Amino acid sequence: MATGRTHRPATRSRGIPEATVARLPLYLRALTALSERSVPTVSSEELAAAAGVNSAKLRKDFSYLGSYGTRGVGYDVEYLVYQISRELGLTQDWPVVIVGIGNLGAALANYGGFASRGFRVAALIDADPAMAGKPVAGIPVQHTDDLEKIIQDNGVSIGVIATPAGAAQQVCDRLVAAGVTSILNFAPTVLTVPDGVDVRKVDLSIELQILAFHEQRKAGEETAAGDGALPATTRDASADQGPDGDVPAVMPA
Amino acid sequence: MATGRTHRPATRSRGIPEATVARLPLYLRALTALSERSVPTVSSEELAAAAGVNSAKLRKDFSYLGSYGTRGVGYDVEYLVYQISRELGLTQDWPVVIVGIGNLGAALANYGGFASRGFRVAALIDADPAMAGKPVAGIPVQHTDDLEKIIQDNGVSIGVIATPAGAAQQVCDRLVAAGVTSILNFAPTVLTVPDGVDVRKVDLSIELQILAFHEQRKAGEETAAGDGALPATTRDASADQGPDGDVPAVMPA
DNA sequence: ATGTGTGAAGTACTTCACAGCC
DNA sequence: GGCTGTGAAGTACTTCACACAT
Repeated sequence: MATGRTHRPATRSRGIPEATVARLPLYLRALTALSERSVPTVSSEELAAAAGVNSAKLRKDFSYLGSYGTRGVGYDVEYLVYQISRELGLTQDWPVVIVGIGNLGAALANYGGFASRGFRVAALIDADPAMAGKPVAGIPVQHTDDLEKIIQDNGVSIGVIATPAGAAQQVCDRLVAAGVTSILNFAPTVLTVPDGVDVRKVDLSIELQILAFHEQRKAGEETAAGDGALPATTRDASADQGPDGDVPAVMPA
Repeated sequence: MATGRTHRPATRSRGIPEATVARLPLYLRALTALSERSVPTVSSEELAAAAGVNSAKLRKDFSYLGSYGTRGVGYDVEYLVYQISRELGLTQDWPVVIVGIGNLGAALANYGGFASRGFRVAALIDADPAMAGKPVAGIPVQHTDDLEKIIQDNGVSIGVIATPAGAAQQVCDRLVAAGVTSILNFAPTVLTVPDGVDVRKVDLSIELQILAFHEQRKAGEETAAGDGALPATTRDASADQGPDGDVPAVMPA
């Protein structure tokens, strides 16, 4: 049960729903595309279509940020880009370390979407001494031994774990001890972290299993409906999902 | 607006909440670990801790599957593994194709979690002729030209898109036309698909932006609370998030 | 006329709390 | 006595529908 808690009622009015936060990056991407095409304004209907949500949801989402639109007209693209970026904290620079430079770590290091959104890959870290010094995506890989120093020297608060499952908790503990307070975990393990540390998890095998569930269901329903008649479902893996309440406080041995 | 729809009320009793489905793989992983340690039974409390959720939620989740526990005792590990696997459709074999064999595609091809859960990488496909024939994770890469044939010959219904954003929609269209009905999309784009096709999206940059949002908020609250006092949040990226209702029906040019 | 902003209604998910079975 | 299974209560998110600003 730990400390009493109600998922942060917050100062009120600063209380942007988690589900909305999860969609802001989506809007931002759609807006950036419009901005690059020099589109000056956009309606909730158009932007919603581009982002893959419905317009009522989008308007409600934006209403949590403030009244940034103009009735009868729509939203100013540049202005919205700025407001959302600011709300997400992307107007500042976030140094990130990636731990575990296998195929996945390398893919992440090379991923362009990082740099373009206020994130900077400050360091790549791997446990394999043979990797040390090798450049990946133009950044030399450093050894795990120096993890703490790297975190502190670069003022890193966000860490990405792309190690094998067995190493993840240990890496996580060291990151947290060194001052990291947000972790993006690609290893298929449940990470245990102290209060105040945020963990987001991306698990490839889980995503596939969810697809398999729906796929199986489709096959079982192939009875009725001659032409394509099933409702489409377009979920994305980015969402709230578990305000949780109690962080696992157990050592899973 | 498309067809009327209420997010599939279904036959009733076959109506497992999406949020529950998203957690089943998590339980399955925890159970598999217990099974490997030959633990015969487990209580909702223990299993919930291992999976990182609270026990009431876990019990409610399991109640949608049926009454597979024993009051006063707990759950039989092997039996639960089987029931969840069956519910997720993992007792059958799912051939999967991965399109786009860059760093990420290679990482996915090498990812052990696939094979171990009923998924089989049936083929790797890339648009680069220079890649053709090269083995990645022991599987020779094939050229995009043969995509349709590969899908059909292998009876593939699940496709993974790991191409650059610009190619994703086109690849998606071809996959769907060839018979794929579930897509896991790693490209940072909103995919437009016909009704009946499931899309799940994994977007690294979105995950980081959500972390940045919370990170920023933490920094702003560093005023009160001397010792670690902030509520922990342990979300995972796998979740329901958007029953959506309306699939983007627009061509974003 | 057009399209935002938002109370109010509706839906989905979570947590509580306890009856019931082992 | 212990732990599951579940109605009932609580919370979070979505969608509707329309007043109101331009």
